[in-house]
Amino acid sequence: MRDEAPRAVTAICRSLQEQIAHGLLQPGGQLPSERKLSELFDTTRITLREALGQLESQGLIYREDRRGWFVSPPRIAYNPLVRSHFHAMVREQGRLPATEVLTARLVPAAADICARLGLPALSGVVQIRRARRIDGRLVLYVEHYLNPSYFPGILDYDLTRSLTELYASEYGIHYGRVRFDMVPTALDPEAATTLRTAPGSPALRITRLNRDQHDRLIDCDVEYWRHDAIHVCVEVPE
Amino acid sequence: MRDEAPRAVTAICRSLQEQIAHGLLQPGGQLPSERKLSELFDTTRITLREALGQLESQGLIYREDRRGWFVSPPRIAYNPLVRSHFHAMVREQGRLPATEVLTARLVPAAADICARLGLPALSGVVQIRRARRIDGRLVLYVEHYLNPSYFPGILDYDLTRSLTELYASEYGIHYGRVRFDMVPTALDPEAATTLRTAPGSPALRITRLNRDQHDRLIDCDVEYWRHDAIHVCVEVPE
DNA sequence: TAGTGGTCTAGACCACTGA
DNA sequence: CAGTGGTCTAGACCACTAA
Repeated sequence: MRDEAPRAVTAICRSLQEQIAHGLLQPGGQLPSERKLSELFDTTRITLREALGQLESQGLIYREDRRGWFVSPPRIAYNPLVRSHFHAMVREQGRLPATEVLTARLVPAAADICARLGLPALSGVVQIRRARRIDGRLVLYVEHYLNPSYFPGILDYDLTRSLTELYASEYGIHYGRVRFDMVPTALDPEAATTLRTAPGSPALRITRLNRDQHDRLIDCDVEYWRHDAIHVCVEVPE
Repeated sequence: MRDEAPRAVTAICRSLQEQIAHGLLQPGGQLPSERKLSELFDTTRITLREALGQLESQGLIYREDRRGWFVSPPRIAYNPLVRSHFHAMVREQGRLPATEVLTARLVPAAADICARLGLPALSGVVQIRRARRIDGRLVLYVEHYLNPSYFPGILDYDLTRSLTELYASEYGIHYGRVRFDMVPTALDPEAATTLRTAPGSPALRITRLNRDQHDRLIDCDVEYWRHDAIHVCVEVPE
């Protein structure tokens, strides 16, 4: 086995893990530059980056494109069985949520969106693309697709708000059955650019298919979460 | 932006993705050696490995330690709300499950296990370590921790079976409430060795805390899944 | 503008796998 | 035993960030 192999990469990981665990590097804090670290550990940048990559996989640190490496803040608990929305969920856990709208418009529906929402071919759908932050950190890229017949004029509202609340207050529509699908994968190029992170960074893709109180398919969305930003909790009753 | 950057890594990824999508590389099939591929794409092994790493993050390919790179088979659907167990779940999806027991013994409980199972300090717990396969591929490393007072003599049974079934048939114990916690992270060194994969490979860690029909905490377990082996489905009723 | 991370080159040695 | 992946060295240039 390689149990006792004192690999350079392993040693660097352990050293940094220890520093973080003991609070010498604060959550959100920035690590020294790669060149400084590789000098410190007496190795090359390639080797050092291998170690950083492993810590990133573990969710201990994350990178911002061309800005450097930072210590990951604690994860947010995400409970699909609890009817909540981003802002409420984040605030309940003592963190600060923020949303920005990237684009919002009527677009021709892609084939897979038609299929999922049960729309005829060549339909139009309302697409809303948003980015969301926790404590200022970009953690989530979402694309929402709404069946336009249920939401006339929705593009005129303030879409930084919770859609859940907007549906309820302006359209009298409430969520009914919801189907979640969660896949550990990498960030989509679009999502990577938006979240200002490296292409191919690990991510959790959550797709939701939402029905209303009359069991009509009203919208679906695709969420790309930074993989170190959440953990998914499910309480199964019985 | 770097949108139009014709990066070598991106080009390699796209090329391999296309080959896989068109079925020229079959699920489970092995890729050519890294040296052959780097020659083919006229680049260095370092660059090629960067591309392979991204495809691994996406869950398109996986590696077996020192054996090479393979195309990932389709993911298994994992539904925490459905009371099932590994063998049934896998078989229902037309795949072939297998289990091997690594170790099974009474051990002093670690502090976090005591806390989770509500055991007094310095208790003994039954620890069962298992590895599980789908269609021959190692995909899951699990550690089970059982409150020994509910399961006298359990170490004498065939532990390659489903514990769920064993609990029911031999002890009259059925699962009641269950709490799941799912975290995208990297494989534990132990898990990486067992699954014969590189340390720091991406993984989904699922921890379960199980109660019985009388709401007593009976066991908990820690599962490390290869991140490309499953997707988690949750149907929320209402 | 200085320094950073992103990307890439061109090698090397080792332990291990599989024929 | 040949070939493989795992690991590491010692550089380089570029685009971008932050001052």
